Amino acid sequence: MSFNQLKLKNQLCHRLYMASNSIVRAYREPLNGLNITYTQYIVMMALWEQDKITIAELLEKTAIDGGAMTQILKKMADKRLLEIIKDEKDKRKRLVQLTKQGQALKLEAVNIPNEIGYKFESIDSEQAVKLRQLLDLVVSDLRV
Amino acid sequence: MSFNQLKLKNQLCHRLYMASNSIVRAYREPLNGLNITYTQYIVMMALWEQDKITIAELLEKTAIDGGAMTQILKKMADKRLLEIIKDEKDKRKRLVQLTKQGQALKLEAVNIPNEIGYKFESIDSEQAVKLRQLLDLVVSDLRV
DNA sequence: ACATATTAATTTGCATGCAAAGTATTTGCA
DNA sequence: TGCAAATACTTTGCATGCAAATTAATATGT
Repeated sequence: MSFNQLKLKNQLCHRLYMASNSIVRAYREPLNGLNITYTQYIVMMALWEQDKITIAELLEKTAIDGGAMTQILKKMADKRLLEIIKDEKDKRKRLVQLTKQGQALKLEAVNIPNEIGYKFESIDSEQAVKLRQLLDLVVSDLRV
Repeated sequence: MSFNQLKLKNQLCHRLYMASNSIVRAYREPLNGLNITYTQYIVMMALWEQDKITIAELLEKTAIDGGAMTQILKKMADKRLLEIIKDEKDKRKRLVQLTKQGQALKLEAVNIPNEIGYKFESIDSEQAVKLRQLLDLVVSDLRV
């Protein structure tokens, strides 16, 4: 009930806001080399893990907004990174499938996690695990 | 160097992305009552803490994008939450000052941190402190 | 003093995130 | 069988985040 909780320096949420923006900004330059944005990179990672999945599955894996996803996939298809295929069994669904070019991009991306990782000078791997766990709690607690 | 690092479930950054989006989404409803967005709420918190500061200082405190800030302040001025005043000493600068209405909004906002806090069922205050510390490391490591 | 560099903001163009409304399809049930 | 409800997406309108270009004003060095 205290006004102290309204101070920015006490706010977990503002930290999260800053940290997330910082990360996206940090990825921008490495990803420029691949000609994709951070959000598109998330889509690629999901597809490198499991290809030819429905848009709904992609939304589930990536947690990207559905409305944005439509636009993003369209752009990525324009760039010939992937193709959007109709599911003949259920015509409501669409399958997303990487092109050869999209698959090949994985080789160019393999060092990006390290490029970013090197920047975390003051976070060792144990702390990274801890942070990941705590963030998972945040996400699951806020999940409706 | 491993492809395993490209898996979404191993990615600290994707966690951060999801957590940050979750938080902003969680604030949306409580803030609807105050008729402000999360970003505008950050501006308000900064000004409740210290009023009549320059836009540059506000940018520093909030870590909001400068380009966005111009637009945001314009909207908030339209809503009569604050006023943008010219600094007579240095005509490049502008000062942001809360209106009575903007100051009064603090009373309506005082419970919002708790409303959000209650949602974190599985994070105790010790873990929250730890998370905050780790996020600060992320931000400082990524600071240019 | 004067030209140049720097600082403070604004503007612009592009990429999302989000909620809400709209469009097909498919499911479920009476 | 037939129709309402649920699904899977798409579209739309608004609010940012970010980089780059622009404008206005002040600080600096010679």
